[in-house]
Amino acid sequence: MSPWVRKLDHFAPLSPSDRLVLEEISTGGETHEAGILLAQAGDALEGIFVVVEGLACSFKLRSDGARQITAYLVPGDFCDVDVAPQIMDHCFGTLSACRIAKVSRETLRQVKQGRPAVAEALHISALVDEATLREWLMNIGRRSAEERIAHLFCELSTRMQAVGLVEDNSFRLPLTQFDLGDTLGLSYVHVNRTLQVLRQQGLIVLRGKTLTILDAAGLKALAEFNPGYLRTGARGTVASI
Amino acid sequence: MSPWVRKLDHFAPLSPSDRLVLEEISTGGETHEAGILLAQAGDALEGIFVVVEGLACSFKLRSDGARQITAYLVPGDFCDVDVAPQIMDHCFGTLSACRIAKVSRETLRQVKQGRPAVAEALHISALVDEATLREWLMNIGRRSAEERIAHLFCELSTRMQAVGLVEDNSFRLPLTQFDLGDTLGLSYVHVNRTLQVLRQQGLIVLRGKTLTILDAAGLKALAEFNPGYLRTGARGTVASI
DNA sequence: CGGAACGTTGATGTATCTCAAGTGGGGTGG
DNA sequence: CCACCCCACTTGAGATACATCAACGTTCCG
Repeated sequence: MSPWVRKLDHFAPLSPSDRLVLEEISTGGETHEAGILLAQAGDALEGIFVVVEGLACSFKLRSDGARQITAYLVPGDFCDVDVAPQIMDHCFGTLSACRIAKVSRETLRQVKQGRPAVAEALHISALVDEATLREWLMNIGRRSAEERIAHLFCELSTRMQAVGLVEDNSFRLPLTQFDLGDTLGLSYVHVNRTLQVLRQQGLIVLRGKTLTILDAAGLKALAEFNPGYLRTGARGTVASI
Repeated sequence: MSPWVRKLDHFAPLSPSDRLVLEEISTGGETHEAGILLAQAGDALEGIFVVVEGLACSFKLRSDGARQITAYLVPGDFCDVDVAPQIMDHCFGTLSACRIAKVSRETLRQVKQGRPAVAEALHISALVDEATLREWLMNIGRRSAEERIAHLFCELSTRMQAVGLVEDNSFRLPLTQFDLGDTLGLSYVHVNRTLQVLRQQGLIVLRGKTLTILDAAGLKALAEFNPGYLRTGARGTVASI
């Protein structure tokens, strides 16, 4: 099962034919190198981008070039737009080499219309994206550098686990420290130093674009991480404070 | 026309009967004092809260009591939940005295089903909320204290204007400096000092819970504010970078 | 082998925080 | 009508987390 179908099926139980149709409309996809801009602010998109492989992100830019990454897209995630005319307020691009499928607005509309379970799954997916934005806001606004990084790593670990990309507490994290800084509102130098602290505490190993979480409990505690907002657990699981 | 209907009608053109129905289901509402918690993380909500009068907010809390406000709700805005079981990942409460209408999930479902224009307007509203979250993330992550406050004031001014609550470049802003700090990821002391700088520059007057923007162009320039993401302009207006 | 991109380290600067002590205004009770 | 109180606002001094600048190390790849 592709990560996209797997994710949506988790949000709302899909029928075999739902799954088949979703697989069909998202097969193939183009491969892109790292650092490619796929859509930028001001564009009017004609569909959605589904990330099949790799890591993508959406971000905003300031006039001086400063970048704020506003979301990571791991396999199964998509950059959603299905209102015409949707005007992008942010940019979308790849962080690593990616395979990305495009689903046209019209195809999506038809599938949603005929398949309520798919429509609901897409809707929940949007709610999760929004909850994630709130969590990131909290992260940048009210946590220290150490806590921010810890929280981000907990989130990514949970999301990667949900699509089966974690092995031995490790997963590929094809980000530069520069990218992490632009995600967390920190300078890359400070990211570097803070990563060293996390390593010294025996919480993580980050080498060669692979992140290993040595002490998941410790990392969660440091970040006050509660995965409820991601809805990767059992359906309807309560997101407690 | 109530602010809610006014706002939705702007997002998608509603028929007279659409408007009538929306007015009906959101009439009345209860009044609440400032600082009331209406829903908290973990709750399973049964509908949506529509703010008719006053200023409300959603926020998240840390275990040490630190608060991050994640959204302001001005008249016409609503705290949306229409998936069962929706589990709140954040809290919702009043900042000033408010009048707030509750619309049940079932009522909303029926209206959306029979009235596609309403459904589309609600959808666009959700997209705007998400774009606003991204903008706030950018604000906290990549702007200085001065720029953050300026940007927030520009946004609020635009939103208040859209619902007709701005007169002579002034509107009620029933926030404490403490609230502003919790919104912008700043301490209230620093908010205080930064406000003084903005006043000295002749950009704003903020006295007695009323904000007057003296130099809108200057404030916008300082904040690099572009109102496109709010979609308060002509329908389909391009949100350029 | 050379270069580019990324990571690391040190020194220094500064935006912002924290603590602590006022000040001011708007209600309330006497 | 005054005294008081509470809450928000203001101000100062000192601490610190993080940014910036600049150099150097490392890895990878052509």
